[in-house]
Amino acid sequence: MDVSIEGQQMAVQPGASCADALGLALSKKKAKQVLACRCGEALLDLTTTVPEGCAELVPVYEDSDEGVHLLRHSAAHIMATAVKRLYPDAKVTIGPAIDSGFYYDFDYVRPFTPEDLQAIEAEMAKVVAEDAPFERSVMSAAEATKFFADQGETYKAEIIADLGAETVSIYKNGSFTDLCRGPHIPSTGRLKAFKLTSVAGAYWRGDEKNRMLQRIYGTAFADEKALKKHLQRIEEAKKRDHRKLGTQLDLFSISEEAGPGMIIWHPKGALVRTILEDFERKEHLKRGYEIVQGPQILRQDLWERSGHYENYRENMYFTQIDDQAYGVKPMNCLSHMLIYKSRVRSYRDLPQRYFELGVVHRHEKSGVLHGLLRVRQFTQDDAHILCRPDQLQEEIIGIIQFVGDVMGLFGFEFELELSTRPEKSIGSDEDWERATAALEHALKTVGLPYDINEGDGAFYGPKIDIKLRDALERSWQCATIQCDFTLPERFDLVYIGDDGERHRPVMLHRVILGSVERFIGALIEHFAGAFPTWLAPVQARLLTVTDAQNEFAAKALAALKARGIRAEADVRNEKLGYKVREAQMDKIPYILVIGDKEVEAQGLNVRLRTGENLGLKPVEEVAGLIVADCQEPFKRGGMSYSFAAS
RNA sequence: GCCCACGUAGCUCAGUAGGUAGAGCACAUCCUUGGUAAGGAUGAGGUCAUCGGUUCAAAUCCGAUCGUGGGCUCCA
Repeated sequence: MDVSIEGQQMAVQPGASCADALGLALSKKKAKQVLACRCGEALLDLTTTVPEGCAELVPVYEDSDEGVHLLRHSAAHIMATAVKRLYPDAKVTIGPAIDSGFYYDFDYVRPFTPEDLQAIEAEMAKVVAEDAPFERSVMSAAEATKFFADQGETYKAEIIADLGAETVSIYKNGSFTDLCRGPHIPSTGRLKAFKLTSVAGAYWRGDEKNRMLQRIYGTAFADEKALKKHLQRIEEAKKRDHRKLGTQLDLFSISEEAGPGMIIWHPKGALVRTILEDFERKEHLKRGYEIVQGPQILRQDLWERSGHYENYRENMYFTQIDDQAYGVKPMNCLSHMLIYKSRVRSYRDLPQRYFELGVVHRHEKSGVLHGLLRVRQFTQDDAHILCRPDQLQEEIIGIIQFVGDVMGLFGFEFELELSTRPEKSIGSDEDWERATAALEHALKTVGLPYDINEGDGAFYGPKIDIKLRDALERSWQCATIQCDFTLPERFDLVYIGDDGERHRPVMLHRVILGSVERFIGALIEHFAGAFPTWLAPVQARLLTVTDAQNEFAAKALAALKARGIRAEADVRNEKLGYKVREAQMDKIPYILVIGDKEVEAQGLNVRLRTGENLGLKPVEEVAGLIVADCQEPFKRGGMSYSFAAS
C-alpha cells in the first residue's frame, strides 16, 4: 500500500511496522529522533503495524511538543519502575504527563522524603541505562484485573473496572508492567534529560474523602540543554513573583500578627490600588453603571433567604449584635437586591446596573492562601445587572467587551471558559438553555475564542470565566459573568411590564478585575513590578549630581507636580550611579538627572527604566512626555483616563 | 482542611559533631560634592516563630501550636 511520509509516497509492505515504514523515507539520523508516529488522530508506537488504509504516517520527533509529551509520559513509567524496585510495597495508581512535566501517584506506608527522591532519580538513570524496550500487549479486562490484583495493585484493578472496556492495553518495560493506553517511546534509553522536582500529597481520584497518595513530580525534555533552559526559566519566573516584588517595591505586606490572608497595603501599593479603583469607578459611570455601597455585615436571616447560609456557610464569618445574628458579607449581591426592591421598577427603568467596589470576607482553607492571589479579605469590582429577558444578550455582550477593553489596556492575554449546567443545580431546563445560549451567543458575537467547561457552572446558573496566568504559569480566575435566576426569585424582584403586569427580571453577577488584590498580584507579575506609567506609584524621580543642583531640583519637582505627575527628588549626598541604581531597582519609569548642564539649560536629562537615555529636555517637555505616556494605553480601548493626585 | 518541606537582624542568607549568634544590603553618624546600576570609615540592630520537653548546656535533638512555601481539594 502507498503511504505518504513527509511528502514522499512510499510503498509499504502489508504487516510492516511503523518504524520500518518510516525507515523507508527518513534518513538514519532523522529516524533516530522519532519516538512514535501519528496516522490521522491516532498516535502509534513505532512497533505497531501500519494500520490498513493509512494514507499518511507522521513521525513524532522527540523535540516536538507531542514528542516531549510522550517522553514525559514514558518518564512517569520509568519513575514507577524505579519506585517499585526500591519500594516494592508501594502501589502504583496513575501517572500522566502534564504541561510542565509528569507525575506519578503512589500509595505507600510512609511519605517519600527528598532523599528518597534522589535515590529514585538515581534508580531511574539505571533503568534508562538498561534501555529496555516498551512492549505493548492487549489483555481481556478480566485477565488484566487478575494480573494486577495478583501483584497487589488494587488501584489498577479499580481503574480497569471503571473503564468498563472489554480489553485493555498494557505496557511492559523491563520488570515493570503498567496499565496504559500508550503510546510510548521505543525504549527506556530514549529518555535523555529528566529531573524529579517535588513530592506532594494528592487525594486518590482528586476526592478529599479518599486516601491521600504520595505524588512525585518530575519533568523531562528531549535533551539536557532544553531541561536546563526550563529550570532557568523557572528561576527567572520566581523573580517576578508578586510576593517577592511586593516586599522589594514596598507595596504590601502580610503580617502573622494581623492574621493570614489579610493584606496590609503600604503607601505605594495603596496608591496603585487607589488609581486602579478610581479608573474603574469612572469607567463604570461612563458605561451606564451606578455606584452603590452596602454594609459589611447583614443580618443572618437575609443570608438564609438568599441561600448563602445553606450553601456557603462554611466560608462565612458570623457575629452577634444585641442578640441578633449577623453574617459578614462574602458577596455583595444582597444589598444590591435590596436597592432594587426599595421601590417599584418599570420595564423602562431596566437595566439597572449597580456597581460596588465591595470588600468581602471569605473563610478560605488555610492551605490555599497565596500572597495576593488567594486571600481572606478582598475587594471585588462587583456589579449586578437586573434586566428584562430581552435585554440579557446585549448586557452580556457589553460585559465581555468591557472585559476585553480592560484586559487589552494591560496587554493581558486571557482564556475564556463557558461553564454549563452542573448535575446539582436549580432552575428549569428552559431557563438554563436560554441563559447558556445567551452567553454562548454573546461570546460568538464578540468573536473571542473560548472553551466549554461542561457541568462546571454555578448551581444557580451558567457562567463565563476569564482566567489569567501568573509568573509560574498557574492560572487564576479574574473576571466572571454569571446568570442567576434564583436570587430574583428568592427576593421576589419584579418590574411592571408594558402590559401592566408584574414580571421577573433576569440578573447577571459580574466582575471585571475580579478581586482588586488578585488582579494587582497578576499585574505585578505581568509587568515584573514595572507598572505602566499611569499606574506607577512614583512616575518620576529627580536625581541631583551634587547638592549644587538642589534648588533647581525643587523648582523642577514643583513644576512636574503642578502637572499632576507623581514625582519625587533624591537629593541625598550620594554618587549619581548609586542613585540611578536605586531608582532603576524601584522600577521608576522616568529617571531625571540634574547636573550643572541641566541647571544651566533649565532642563532635565531623561533616562527610562529600560536604560534608554533620551537626553536633555526642557522641564515642560518632560512633563508633556510623561503625561502623554499615561494616556497611551487607553487609546487601544477607545478609553481615556487621568488620575491626578495633586 | 490534607501531604511534604521550611521559619536565624527590616531584606537576602551563613551557622557543617548540642557549648549562650554571623555576612551582605538597608538604617544611623562622620569623611567624601562624585554625570547614568553600589565611594569609604564607624556604629546600632536578633528572647534564633511561639510554647513545652530531653540535656550540665538547645538556633541546633523531640513534641505541640502559629505562620510560610510547593502540591491536593476548593475558589475572585
